[in-house]
Amino acid sequence: MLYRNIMHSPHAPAPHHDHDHCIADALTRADALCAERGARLTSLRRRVLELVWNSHRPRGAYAILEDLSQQDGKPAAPLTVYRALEFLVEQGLVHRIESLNAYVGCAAPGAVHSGQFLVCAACGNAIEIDDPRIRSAIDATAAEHGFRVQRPTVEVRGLCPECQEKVP
Amino acid sequence: MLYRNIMHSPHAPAPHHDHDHCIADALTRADALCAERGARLTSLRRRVLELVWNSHRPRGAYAILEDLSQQDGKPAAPLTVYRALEFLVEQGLVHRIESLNAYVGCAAPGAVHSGQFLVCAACGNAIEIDDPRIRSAIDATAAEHGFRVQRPTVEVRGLCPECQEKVP
DNA sequence: TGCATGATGTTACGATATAACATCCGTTTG
DNA sequence: CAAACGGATGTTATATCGTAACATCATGCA
Repeated sequence: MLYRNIMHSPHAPAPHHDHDHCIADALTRADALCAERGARLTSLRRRVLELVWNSHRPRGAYAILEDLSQQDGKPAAPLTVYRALEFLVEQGLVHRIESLNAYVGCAAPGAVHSGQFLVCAACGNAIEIDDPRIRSAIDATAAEHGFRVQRPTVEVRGLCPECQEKVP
Repeated sequence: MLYRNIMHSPHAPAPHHDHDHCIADALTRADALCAERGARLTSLRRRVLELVWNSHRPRGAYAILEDLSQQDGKPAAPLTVYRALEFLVEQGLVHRIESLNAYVGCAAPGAVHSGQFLVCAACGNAIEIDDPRIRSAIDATAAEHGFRVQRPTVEVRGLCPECQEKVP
């Protein structure tokens, strides 16, 4: 039932899905979006985006930095990566997972969504969701408190279906 | 006597509420809860809790560390504070605000609640809420994804009513 | 061509957090 | 009481995450 939906959702990939295709898709969408917006997806930024998409697990800035350094054969500076990530986050191509100090590729860039994640404590995968019930509940309670919402952050730590089976 | 920020929060509605009373209440509740549980609220842990409650704004571990060092006249080590905070968070006396890497006193320790905050980008106050609609929306969407919830984190960045008036 | 602007490089540093191991101190137990 | 035990705290060092300030490069455009 719903489990199957997960398996076929781009947000929660099957364990052995074609991840090269995932990456290629993400880059293609990013190219299109940036062209449309007149944003400059430079070579460096594109490379960083590709490294973020290296897995569906949020990755730390320094992990990406290492990859970048290894590719180039010489060490890159942290700022190099942080600046690229800042651009990517601004463009909605990448999300920052606050509770992990890490970054993950956005599953649906361009679409309006509010940064909601199911983060598996075991495998580290971050499943991006966009549940209007959560969003509207947040908007409602904020309104009741006279609070003006700018950026809602929802990060649910727990166990994904696969990891529940492994460690019940 | 330490300097204290007197901030407006739903738990202290008046802009110039009696914050000493806030702190005293928090400590009393902490004493009772820990006694009830057989948890050891040692002198150090109690002092750290008091320093967290110094304002209604989330405070960084190193800010607390400085206060502690100043009180003692000699520098304390980071671990001293981190270990105390770890205990306090475990006991539900303090919450960690992930998006700020900071800690704030729990408004209703002992009660079941799920860590939801309205964080003002201007004044820095963190208003703790416990909206069952948010929680049940999270539970529902998690269930639909076959995800087992361990710890939901909801941190809504925005502007509190007072700061909206100041900077509209 | 040369300027304006944004992107990237370089160096240094600040902020946040933990590892590994030693010591203290209250409680239990012989 | 003393010895053993275990949790709390102290000490030192280091890992991890993030930014400031300023220089240089690249790209598009007048």
